[in-house]
Amino acid sequence: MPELPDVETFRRYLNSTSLHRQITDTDIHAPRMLKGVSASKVVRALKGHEFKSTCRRGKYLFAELDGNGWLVLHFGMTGYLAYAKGSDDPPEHSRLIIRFENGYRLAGVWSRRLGRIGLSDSPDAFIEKEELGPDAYDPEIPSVKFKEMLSNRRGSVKSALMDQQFMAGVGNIYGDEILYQAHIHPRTEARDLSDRDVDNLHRKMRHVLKLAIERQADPERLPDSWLLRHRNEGEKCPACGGSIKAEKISGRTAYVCPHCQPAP
DNA sequence: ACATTGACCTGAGAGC
DNA sequence: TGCTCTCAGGTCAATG
Repeated sequence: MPELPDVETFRRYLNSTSLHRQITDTDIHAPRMLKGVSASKVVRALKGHEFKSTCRRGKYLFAELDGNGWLVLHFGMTGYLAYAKGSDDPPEHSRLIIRFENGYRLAGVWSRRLGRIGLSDSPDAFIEKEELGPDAYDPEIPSVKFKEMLSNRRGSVKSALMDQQFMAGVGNIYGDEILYQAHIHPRTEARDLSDRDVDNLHRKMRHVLKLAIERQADPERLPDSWLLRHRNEGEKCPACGGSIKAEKISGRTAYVCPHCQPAP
């Protein structure tokens, strides 16, 4: 599930619950989710320290430890954070539990083990190593840059939007949503987009991400006019009443309104 | 350089 | 009810 708006919501959640509290202990049960570090190294980096700040790039969340680098989290398809009293049973599939001196704990919960827990010297170092593109919600991507990025690309516009090295944060759901709202078919070749399409796509991308963040990425709180409330083959398009179609595009199921998003 | 496929994981839902 | 099959919003590697 977690795409940019979800991860931004987790980041704010971490900020409002877990900053500036001493970490008394940490448990990790996450085989294969640790890449390049051991569980004991992560435990050592956390224990006795506190989170000073957070930041995010795409779908990655970074939490700064006082004088000890950064904790890096990726939520895969099912991950989330849960802060509660230490006496409460942590949710099933809690693979990371960080206990604080106030008796509370922050759990990282992943039902599937698709996700990542790691350490990095700095977000920039991590971003460079992973070659992550600019954050999709970064207002510093001017439309000129956005246009240039797309016009130099082969392949479909949807695979461009979902390519984390091209631009970080957009996944299958929000990719479909942005294209739906921009009235662009996901299979359209990126470099065939007109200037007007690209401007529109850029505007819609910002609009979708902004509102989704405001609504804490909770689908129930997003407008009924959005495609993501209607991701089912044969459902009615909220704009034109036509029938929503499912199509495989770059290996993922894309939902499209063939009337609002004419095929290229 | 791109798309496609399967693998990695587990759970939910459909269909029998 | 219980079984089996398919699919899921993420990424990665291998192949065409």
